[in-house]
Amino acid sequence: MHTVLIADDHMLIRDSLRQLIESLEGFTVVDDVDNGFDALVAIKKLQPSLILLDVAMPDASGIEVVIDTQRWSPDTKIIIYTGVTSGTRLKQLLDCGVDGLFFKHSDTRYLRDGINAVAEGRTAFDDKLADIIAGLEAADNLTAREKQVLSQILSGHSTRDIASYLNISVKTVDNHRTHIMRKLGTHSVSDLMRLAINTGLIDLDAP
Amino acid sequence: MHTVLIADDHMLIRDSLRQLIESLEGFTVVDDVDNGFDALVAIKKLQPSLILLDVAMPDASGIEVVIDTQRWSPDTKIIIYTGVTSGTRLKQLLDCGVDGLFFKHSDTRYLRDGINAVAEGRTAFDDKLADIIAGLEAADNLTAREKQVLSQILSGHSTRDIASYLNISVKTVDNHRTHIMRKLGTHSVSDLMRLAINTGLIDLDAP
DNA sequence: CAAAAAATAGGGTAAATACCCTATTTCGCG
DNA sequence: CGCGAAATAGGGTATTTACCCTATTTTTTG
Repeated sequence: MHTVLIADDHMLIRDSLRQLIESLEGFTVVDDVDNGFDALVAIKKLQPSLILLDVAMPDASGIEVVIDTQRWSPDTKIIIYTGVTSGTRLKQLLDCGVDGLFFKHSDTRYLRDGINAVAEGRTAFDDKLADIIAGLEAADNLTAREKQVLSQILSGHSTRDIASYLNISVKTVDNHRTHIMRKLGTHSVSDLMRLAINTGLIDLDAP
Repeated sequence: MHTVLIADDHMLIRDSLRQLIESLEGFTVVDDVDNGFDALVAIKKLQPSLILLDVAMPDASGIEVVIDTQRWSPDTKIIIYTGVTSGTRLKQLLDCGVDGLFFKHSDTRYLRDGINAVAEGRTAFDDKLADIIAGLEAADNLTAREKQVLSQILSGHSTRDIASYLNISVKTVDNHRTHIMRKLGTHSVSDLMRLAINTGLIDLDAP
């Protein structure tokens, strides 16, 4: 039996995904959550065989959840299910090595097939993804940790808050900040914000 | 019997809304569409008693659909169901006189109640809407100069740059910053940025 | 395994920020 | 006219950033 965790901030979607998954042979939904933080807690505790993850969620973005999942529950397969089609953001997820990615726009049949494929150890990606990635210039030399810190900065957290959240020293976060700024050619938080908005790194519809 | 048309570009949402509505007493879904153009065609032809409308759709935006609906099918009640929380857009919709507005983040129970309310001729709005509108109005309380300074801050300029640009003292700009922060209830540039994004003070569609 | 890269953490410093306060001038409006 | 709001400007301070540096421990990788 494959155990599945659903993470999406829209209740309607969570309920629908639950129905969809439990209609499949050999799958059971063990939990569903509406934010990134709860997702991480649930993943560490339940170690599900598969998570269905929205990119745009409060508290911890999809990418943070992916990275932490790979760290704390390395056998868990990850499928992204998203309405976002911003290339940069999606490419980051691919670079992190997610096992599947589907768009909410697409027919749910593709998602259904994808869930089965990923559960069997294969990868499965929406057909539209190739086109999106093809039109992208990969200006993404940030390390995973740096991306995580950047995401926190963009969420409005101070260096101290981030250090506390990640359980590392303020000085370490400060170093990450410096490296991020250098790599992205920015010199202030507002520079970072604008770059993030323009490249779609930031989720504009986050509540 | 209330006839309902569903317009949303996500198939999963369309299906879920259809289920939700048909579980209600006295409602039937007459059609569902995934873009604004098809929505208008269907509305003119079917003259449904109620439409459930996403703001962000291909071909014709939510606001266009609302205006044309009121013109060609004036008895049709309109409920917006959206993931977008950008203030200015939402305010436009309110100003157009939609009958209800709910967020995809919220519990579906509110939507269910809202559909019943609107079908009975009342209006129904998500509780969170009040906060967003409040943010907009708070921004409206800024003086002309403060708005000008805010705009510069959001464009990524430092206090010194702004002072130089406006030919005033750094200290004056600093005072304006303090007043802006106080009026908007924010405490950092990133707070300001996020508020600006959420209320639509920043044009998110700028390429 | 050895080299390279990343993550960790600390010592510094100059600048910028987020507030507190008072005080002057300017200008529209009842 | 005069009141009050707005804009101007400065004093002061605690905190935060941005960035320089070295250095150790992991992790990754050839």
